[in-house]
Amino acid sequence: MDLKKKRVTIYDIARALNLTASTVSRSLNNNSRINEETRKQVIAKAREMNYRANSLASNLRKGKSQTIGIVVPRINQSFFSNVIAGIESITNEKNYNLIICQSNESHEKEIKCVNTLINQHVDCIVISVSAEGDDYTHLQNVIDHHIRLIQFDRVVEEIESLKVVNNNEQASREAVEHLIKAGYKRIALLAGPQNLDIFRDRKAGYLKALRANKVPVADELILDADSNNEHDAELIRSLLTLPNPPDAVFASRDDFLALGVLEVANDLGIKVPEQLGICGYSNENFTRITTPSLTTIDQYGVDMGKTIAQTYFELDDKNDETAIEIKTTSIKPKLIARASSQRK
Amino acid sequence: MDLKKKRVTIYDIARALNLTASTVSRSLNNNSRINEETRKQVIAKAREMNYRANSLASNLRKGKSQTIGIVVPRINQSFFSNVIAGIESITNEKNYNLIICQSNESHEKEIKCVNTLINQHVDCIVISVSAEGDDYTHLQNVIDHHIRLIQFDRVVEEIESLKVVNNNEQASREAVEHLIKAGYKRIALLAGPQNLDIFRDRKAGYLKALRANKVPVADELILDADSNNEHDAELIRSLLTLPNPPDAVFASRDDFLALGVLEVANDLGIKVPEQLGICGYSNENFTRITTPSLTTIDQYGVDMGKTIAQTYFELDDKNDETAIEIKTTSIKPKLIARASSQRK
DNA sequence: TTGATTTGCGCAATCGATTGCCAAATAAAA
DNA sequence: TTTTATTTGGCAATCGATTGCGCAAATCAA
Repeated sequence: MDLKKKRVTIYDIARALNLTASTVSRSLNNNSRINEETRKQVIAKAREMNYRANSLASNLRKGKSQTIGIVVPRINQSFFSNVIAGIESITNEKNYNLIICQSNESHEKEIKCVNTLINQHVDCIVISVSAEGDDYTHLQNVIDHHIRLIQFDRVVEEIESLKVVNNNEQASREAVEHLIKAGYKRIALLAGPQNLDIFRDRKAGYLKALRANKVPVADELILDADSNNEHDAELIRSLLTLPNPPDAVFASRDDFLALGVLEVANDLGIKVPEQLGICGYSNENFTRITTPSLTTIDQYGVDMGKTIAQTYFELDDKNDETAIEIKTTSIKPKLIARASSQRK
Repeated sequence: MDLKKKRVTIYDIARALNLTASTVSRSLNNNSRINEETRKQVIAKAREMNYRANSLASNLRKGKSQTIGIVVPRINQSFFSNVIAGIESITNEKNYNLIICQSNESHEKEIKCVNTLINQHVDCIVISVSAEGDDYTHLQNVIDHHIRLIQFDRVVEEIESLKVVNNNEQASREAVEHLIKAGYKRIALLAGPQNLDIFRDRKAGYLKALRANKVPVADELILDADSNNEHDAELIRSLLTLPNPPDAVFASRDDFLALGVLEVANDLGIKVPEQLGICGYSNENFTRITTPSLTTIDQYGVDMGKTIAQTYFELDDKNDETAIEIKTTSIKPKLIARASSQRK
């Protein structure tokens, strides 16, 4: 009675209507020259039989998948989930599918994700690289396999691809100048892993701000944090317990680091913002609600996502194979000044 | 010079080695009976030619894709991203791929996601339904297309599938009893959309706790919040400004709602926890760091994800087609008692 | 009425990998 | 030496949808 091990195919529909698969296919894709009457019958029958197109077959034949793959370090960081939401808002209209992967900041996992996406024949790979690793042949591979590559936020300069980035240097400079204006004199920098250029740029912005304002640069106030949060507490503690401690910290890696600073300061009985100013990075939703609320930098993740998707579709429209596009789009982040950096 | 419009296939490798595609395929899948020497040559040549398997073709032929599709309301809610992380930790080892989709709490989008996944021939769909909507034929469709369905957290009872849930009722009951023990007398309930059974269960737990402890139930203290946060503030304000206001609130929808309560209370000059106790739900990471920190309930998202994946693989091992598995696994959430519910 | 178009749909190849079955070649057993 | 196994690898069909080509009928133009 129930032999439905197999799914309904266009052949089944064709058989039921005494047509061929060609006609069914053409009817369903409502293009080509098919009699309107026939088309209606096919569509009705397809619905009746609960037909579902097999995208595997279709994509195999067409050589494209209407699918974009996204690789991010962590989907639960608000910046990345915002970017994804931004991309989605555009791709939804165009009926593109999204495959989301997370590398968990692991280079190995990142490579695995990228390879999977290549094998799946996605039309485009959107990636923000993990903090680990310095070999990027997997990215070159994407290009070699004629899959469009769009890097965002954490980009690898050497790889020639479309890039959508924040102007990290300028934002950082503004953040530090904000601290200076608030009256802080010894401003420390907690930097992110320096193999990523976003973190190098932020450091550069910090240095420029100090120099431009004739604030002396103190090497002992510049520390690199690694990409996971495990050692944050020690690092922060070592900074805040210096003989001559800083009176402000720019936690340029991210807000989680800034939060750590706040917690350690509380622990040590250091008053924020009176004795210590704090500025984080990325406007995580919790920054609004700590006590005191945290000054941070908003990266406009949603806008960035939209820009990424739009960039892809622009390219796709004029499928100008010849021109290798390596445009870089830069978005200016915005300083969100809150209580943690404003002395009363 | 550069004709590489096309990707390398097993046929290209076969040609280069004077073999057939069959042999190449078998070598690459290192099973079957192929001479070790031949296999090595094939693998070497494949690497040399930068060959990538076409999963579309492979999956089409095999009729399965080693892929699991996940549909959640929002990937950036910590509970859901934890579940995803949990699933990933298991599927990674097994070399399964994950396709993550978010419904944004929209029923329509959810249907679209599910259909896409069906068309992609994923082996399994893991879903937590959106708050909107009450028609679930799209879920029945999954089953009808012989794709394994696993519902979690927010499940639809009528749909016969595997289910992995939290014991919401018990956890809620414990939370409310905790509030009672802390000395709160008029405990309000801010419930989630009552078309979802998780929210009904939480309400049931609340009521049971009150009755078991002989605390009178006051209808004006029970309000339903909808799924997006937009109207939270008004709702909360209306609650806290009642002639006879509550002295505690169980924000059972989620921690964002609890946070809202905290903010409105601050605004109205109501002291937490002295004048008002608060308990949220889901242990968002910010709950630890508000002032005061928020009492909440941890749902063990990561464990839940692991359970989901394990459930799938167990089923997959004994591919017992005949038995329709409709087991429900229940996980007990844990009350995290923090400052917001403990009077000094 | 005849030739030229247009319309509607079928034929068959194709996308790339997998796999049941079969055929050599070689080894082992009789 | 013949028979039987075993190993290795080729042949060809298959998964389901798409599409260039072509043919026949219908429509139009002359």
